[in-house]
Amino acid sequence: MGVRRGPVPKISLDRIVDAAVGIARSEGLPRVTVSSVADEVGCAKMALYRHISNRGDLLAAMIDRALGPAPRLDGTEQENVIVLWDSLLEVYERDPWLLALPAETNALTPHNLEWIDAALGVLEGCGVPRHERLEMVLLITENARFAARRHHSSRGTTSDLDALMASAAEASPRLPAERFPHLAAQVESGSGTSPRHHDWRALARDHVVRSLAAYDTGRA
Amino acid sequence: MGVRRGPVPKISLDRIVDAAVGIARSEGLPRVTVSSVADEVGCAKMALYRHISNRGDLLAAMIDRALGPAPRLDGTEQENVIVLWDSLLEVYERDPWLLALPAETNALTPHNLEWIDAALGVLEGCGVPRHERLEMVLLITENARFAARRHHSSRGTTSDLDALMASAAEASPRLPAERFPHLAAQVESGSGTSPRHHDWRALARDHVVRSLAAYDTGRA
DNA sequence: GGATAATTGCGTACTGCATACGCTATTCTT
DNA sequence: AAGAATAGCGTATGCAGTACGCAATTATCC
Repeated sequence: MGVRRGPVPKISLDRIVDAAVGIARSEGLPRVTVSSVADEVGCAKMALYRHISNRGDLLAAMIDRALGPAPRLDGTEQENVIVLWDSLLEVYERDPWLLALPAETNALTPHNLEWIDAALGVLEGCGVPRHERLEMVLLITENARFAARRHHSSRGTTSDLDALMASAAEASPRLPAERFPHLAAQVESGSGTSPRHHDWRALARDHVVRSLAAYDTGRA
Repeated sequence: MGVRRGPVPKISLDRIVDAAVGIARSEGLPRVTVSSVADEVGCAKMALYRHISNRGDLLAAMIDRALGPAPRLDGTEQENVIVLWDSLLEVYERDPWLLALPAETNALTPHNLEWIDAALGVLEGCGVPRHERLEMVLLITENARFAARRHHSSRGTTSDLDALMASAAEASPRLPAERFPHLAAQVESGSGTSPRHHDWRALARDHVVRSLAAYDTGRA
């Protein structure tokens, strides 16, 4: 019953997802179209629909591929939080096109469930009450995603806000001090800038670490 | 020099944005197309392009409209954080279509700058060092956005993860306990569920409050 | 006051994208 | 050998965004 009738498949879902992720990595998510993926795979575009039901399906499969298996978490509770967060950041830095997704939905794909499960295990040892754990996992996920987005946009030309804060020449005409006093002060003090000298990622990570520490001290 | 040549404009950018936001509110963001907006305004679609340069422009204007002016923040430092966060949540609950946006970019629109400026003022009184303030503002923004997304998706049929956690009948076949031990335990204890009994929004808000409290105690 | 320049609304047309439908060839089942 | 199921794919449809240019309208300039 495991035997399949019909011609032997020339293309597989794996190859399709490979090609799609490859395009996303090299040319960005908008260039991942059914046609371009078919070209990359080397078949007609309608051939893809034997393996995916629609474009959304392909995106979900791509997300799962980009996520990969959850990391091993066999250290201290506090260490595990760090490792988890760092691993998540690595995912987003390896596949920045993930950041272009609306992220409105949690894909519920196998690897994603694996990550969530691992994260739940970590929080179990952090003093987070049961009914808050799942929500905290999503908060941590979102935080890492945010850090990745900030880091990514501050490198490219996409960084509108950082560009504004970076140079007073840019900012002065657009940020009248009487209307935006704090922003203007921020620019003047040069505190909004120096994206090279400071790593925003550590800042975001410390944010969740602080929040979790409150749980731990409350318990101990 | 303020006098304009040519026929008096029958449609204005304001009316276009009004129509677009109206459609987004009643039918969702995907239904906001150049054609549908033109229909709502009552003109041909190409007429819109005299007032917007492209669809992205329209979206940016819509975001600014949905944001509205920043709230008054004239309470205690801790109160102000709460008010700011709640106001932001209100924005997202009034215009949930904002959550469907990729959010990859900070629009740098007038109202957005206003909100950022107000938030910077709040953090100034919270003991957050200068160079971390802007980043913290973005973290808070993202947190409120997350809370709104969770709250919104847990109400609609979109809630895939919540639906999975809600009923053991749904979860058992998809969550083998040997592969996802913590998730399975979560379902069994019924802690993942009860979205009616618990308000995730307060949880997310407390998350940032805890993080900020660490700054304040460090100072005092 | 007539020519001119600027500006608006809009009709036409083109491109790219996702995908429904059905045909053909291939392979297993009976 | 006949039939059923399956893979690849060619054709065609509908929708979305938008470049381009024309005609009408209004202010400006000689």
